[in-house]
Amino acid sequence: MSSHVKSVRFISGFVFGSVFSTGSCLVALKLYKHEEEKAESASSTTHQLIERVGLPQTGADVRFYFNHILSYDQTHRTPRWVTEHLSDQRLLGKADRKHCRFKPDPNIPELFTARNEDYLRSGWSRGHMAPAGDNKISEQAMAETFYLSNIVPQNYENNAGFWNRLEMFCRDLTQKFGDVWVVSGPLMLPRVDENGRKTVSYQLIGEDNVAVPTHLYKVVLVQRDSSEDSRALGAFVVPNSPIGFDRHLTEFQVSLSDLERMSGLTFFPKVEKAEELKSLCEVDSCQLMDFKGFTLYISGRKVASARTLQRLEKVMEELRDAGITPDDYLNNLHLEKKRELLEKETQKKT
DNA sequence: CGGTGATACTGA
DNA sequence: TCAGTATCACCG
Repeated sequence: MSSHVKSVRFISGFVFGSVFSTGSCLVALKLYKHEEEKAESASSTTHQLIERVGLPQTGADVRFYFNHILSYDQTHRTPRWVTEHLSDQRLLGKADRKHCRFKPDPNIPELFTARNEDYLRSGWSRGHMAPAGDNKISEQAMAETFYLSNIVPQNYENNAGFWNRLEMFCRDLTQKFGDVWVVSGPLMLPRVDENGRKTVSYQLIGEDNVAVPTHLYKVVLVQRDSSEDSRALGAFVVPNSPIGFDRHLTEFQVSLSDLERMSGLTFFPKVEKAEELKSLCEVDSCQLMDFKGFTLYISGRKVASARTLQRLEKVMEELRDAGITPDDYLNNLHLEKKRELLEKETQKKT
């Protein structure tokens, strides 16, 4: 840095010398010194500004948690980006979201943090960027994903549906690729009116004016083995609204540079020529769970967490009503749970 | 898996 | 007594 400054000074000195070469060298020297003094006094006042009052802060500092890293947006009261590294081993564990609660991030100044009241009855759900389901390895890691610094206002159906399946897809990628790196965050995209004018418009919720994103993005970088040639990348932009099972993930794929333009962010800066990497959806089907598979999976979770026989049978009945025949896995789960609950009831009576 | 909300409990 | 927290039932 100092060498750069020196070279700039040398050039300016050289220019001065040339211009005034017909005159006296002393004049040129004096002018040069004058410029230098000016520069020096300017840098001294700016230095003083920094020292005595300081520069404005954005609060965009990188924040580190057990299993995710984020940069917070103090204007929107949401993260601007959240990044995480997934691997098959790190996805294992017993941490349970039932023991977690959404809460303001204690590390963020109160003036800029979102609170649960902002989301309550707002019409928007609290959507994780780093998903809780990626953090079963540690109670602490999972608890930290419930900090509102990791949350954006998200459409209920989108959160429980398409975005949920996208997160499952990312977890599944660890079975096929050793390493999966993900960056997620909100977007405020402009709408274009009939005159071609672009306007950004988004809702604010609660007393803290938490910004509701128009879209969410997810960038997924995978690497199959130790060779960097085995890398592939996918960038996706998803509207913050319900998305049905008829839509394919590739419909929401964008180029990395397009997403970088939209978000103002540079993703994976240490990956050279990230833009030229193979597309994730060329080395993978990029197929999210279909309706049947998803419903079976959800039913499995409900069966596993059923506390009464009545509840258990209702889950199975609803599945039948949806026209889905339980597979062997679910049938076994059902029978096992039934036995467990029956035993619990007979024990209670005695 | 992703969520909400009602109610019971608990401690100053 | 009241606010914060834990537990439970329920929905997609």
